[in-house]
Formats: sequence, C-alpha cells, structure tokens
Amino acid sequence: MAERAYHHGDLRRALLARAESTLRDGGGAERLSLRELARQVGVSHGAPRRHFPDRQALLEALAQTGFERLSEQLRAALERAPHDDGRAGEGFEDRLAATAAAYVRFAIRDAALLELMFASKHGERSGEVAEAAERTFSVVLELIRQGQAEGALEAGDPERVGLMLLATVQGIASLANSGMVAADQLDGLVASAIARFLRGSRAG
Amino acid sequence: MAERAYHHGDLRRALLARAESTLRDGGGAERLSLRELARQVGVSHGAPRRHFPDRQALLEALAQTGFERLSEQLRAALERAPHDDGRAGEGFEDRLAATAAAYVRFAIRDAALLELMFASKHGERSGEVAEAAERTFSVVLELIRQGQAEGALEAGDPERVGLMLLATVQGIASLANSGMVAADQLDGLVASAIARFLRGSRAG
DNA sequence: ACCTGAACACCGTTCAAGT
DNA sequence: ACCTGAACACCGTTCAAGT
Repeated sequence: MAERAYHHGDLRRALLARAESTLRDGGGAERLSLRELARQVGVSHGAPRRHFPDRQALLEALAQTGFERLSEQLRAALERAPHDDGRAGEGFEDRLAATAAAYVRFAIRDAALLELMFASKHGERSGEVAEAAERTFSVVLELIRQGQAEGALEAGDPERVGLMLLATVQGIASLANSGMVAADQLDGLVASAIARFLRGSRAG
Repeated sequence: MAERAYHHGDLRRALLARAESTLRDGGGAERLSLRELARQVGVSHGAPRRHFPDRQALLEALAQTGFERLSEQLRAALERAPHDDGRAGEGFEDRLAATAAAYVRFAIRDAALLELMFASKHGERSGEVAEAAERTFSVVLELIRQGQAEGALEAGDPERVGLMLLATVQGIASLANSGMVAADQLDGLVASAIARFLRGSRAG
C-alpha cells in the first residue's frame, strides 16, 4: 500500500514532509524529534540516519527547502504582478508590494520554518543552506535592479538596497510572529513600510 | 563559601545567570538543559523546579530579563547621545543613530537570547514577557515622539513609525545573525538604513 | 520553604546484524 | 544499499522524603 511505498526510495522526502507539517501546526523546531518522525512515517528509529546523519542535518535540510520554497513564492508573486505600464515606476511599485506581501504570507504560514531558516549561526552556515538563501536574495536583488532601471529607485549599490528591503520585511515578520504586531495591524504596517521604502529611495 | 551561598535564596538568579552565559558562548536555546544548569550551579536536578516549574518557564524568564536589559541599554545609549543643539533634528538624528547602534550591539552579543525573545509564539505570549517587550518598545516610541516634536519626523501615528523602526533594526539583526550580512558590512548597513528611514520620514 | 534522589518515559546517537 | 533493534548516556517531569 501507499504507506509501504515510503520505505522504497523516498524516506528522505517523507521525513522532510512530515517535519514541515509538524512545524506548521506544532510550534518551534525544538519539538521535532527524529524518533517521532520515524514512527509517524512507519520506519524504525535508526532508519533516518541513512538520510540525515544527525538531527542538525534534518534541520538544515528543512532550512534549505524552506529557502527554495520562499524563492518560488516570491518569484510567482512577481510574475503575477502587473508589469510596467509605461508610467515610470508604476509597475515596479506593484511588483514590490506583491513581493513583500508574499514574503509576509510565507512568514506567517511557516513561522517556525522561517525561524529555522534565520536561526543564529554560532559557527558557519552549511554551504547548501547559504546557497539557497543567496538564491532567495537574488530574487529581491533582481527586483531592485528593475526598479533602478525603471527609474523608480535611486541608483546605488543594489545589494545594499536589497538587504534593507529584506531586513524590513523580515523584521516585520519577526514582530508579527512574536506577537508584538497584531494580525489586524499587519497589512497596514507592510503597506506603510513599502511606502516609506519608496519615499526614501525616490530617484532624482 | 561563595559557591554554597547560591543555595541560600539566590538559586533563581544563579540559574538565570548561568543560562545567559551558556546562551552567550554556546549556540541556541535548544542546548539549555535544566539538569546541566543545576549541575553547574551545584544543586540537585530537582531543585530548579521550585523556581521554574518547567523548562519553558526558564526560557520565558530569560526572554523577560532580556527585554529588560535591552530596554536599559537603549535608554543608556539615548542618554549618552548629544541632546538637541538647536538646529532642527540634529540632536534627534544622533540619538536615533545611537539607539540603533545599541540595538544591533545587543543583538550581536546576545544573538541566542534575542532569538528567544522574538521566538514565534504559537499561542499567546506570557503576560510578563509581553509587558517587558512593551517597555522596550516604549523606549523607541519615546524617541519617535521626540523626533516629531523637534520637527525631524513627519507627524503621524508614532506607534506605527516606531514599529517600522524596530522592524528595521530587528530585521538587520536577523540577517546578521543568520550569516546573510557579513560583520564588516553591518555598520554600513545600519547607517544606510537610518539615513533612509530619516529620508522617508522628513517632515514638511 | 527549599532541596534531595529515585523513578518514568522520552530522546539522539552508535553499531552489529539482517535482507 | 537500506533498514532493524539493542544499547548507552542524556533529558524533562513527577513525587515522596528529608531538613
């Protein structure tokens, strides 16, 4: 049956999927247990070791796939947003707002996963996670470059401008998930932050 | 001797102090163990229970004292910064920069503690932690009100402007601690963010 | 009022053994 | 190549008992 199929080549994916859904309706990565995941997936407690040498490896794989999913969702939001309509920066403003909204949506829905993705690294971050994070950032970077090309944003180091935009939405997500911003304040706060970002970046 | 004195009325404080320093040079709250803390402080593993009914209670106490210390450091930075010198907003800009720098300093030094303070809350946040967080926010709020009174910031809901400022510095801290911003980029990023915040808020 | 120490159920990790 | 199951050292939590 379908439950048996898990053990035939897809245990890794099954464990990750289970872990993600545990993160989504439980709270916090500290509640993730390799033994419990193995049990839920119908496998002995030693089996995950073939795919994740230790618990940390599972957490890093979750962070990596989290960044990949976030990248996809940002990209999708960008593509759905209206393109430039001729008036300088009009299309850009919509794409900026859509991207920020997509980020915050991800952050609220997958709060525990986001926390994992941005967890403090005492030492160095694993190469694969860092690369996935870079790919997410490159979506933001591309958006900034478009804004500069369209004349909606001042010229200047796009990397730095992109980091400030990312910091703004990540900071809002952090405040929201920790309960310092109520759910009904959230959309207004994001809108204000985007408007302020544009005001602080106006070219000319 | 001094080690014996721990057991006489100050076990709670001793455990918190130990936990804070473990957070500071270890990495992450998930490494905090009640049994290990009890051992380090020279007490049996059941003793902490008198002061912290469970592990979560210890973590919440850490978050609370974290917010209190952050409040103090922001206030101290504010008071050390030059006061208004007559030119509109000059004193304010310095105080704003000093406050942001103090926040980021705290965030870097106590990265794991900050993470605990802003950890995602599935349910509700404990009342005492929420109140301590509110007191930290009120320092930011007071700064914003001064800026508006001095004419350095546009009028408008100070709460919302304060949340955006807090989100900005918290977001930068998040990027720095997760390794997306290198240490040598950090000061420049904070300076840019503050400059941009002011540009987006200019009154008149 | 505060702490001790045994007990219980759970964990991550390791490793020989099976198929 | 992949999984099982026993083993080990560690947890958090509970609770009777001590002072």
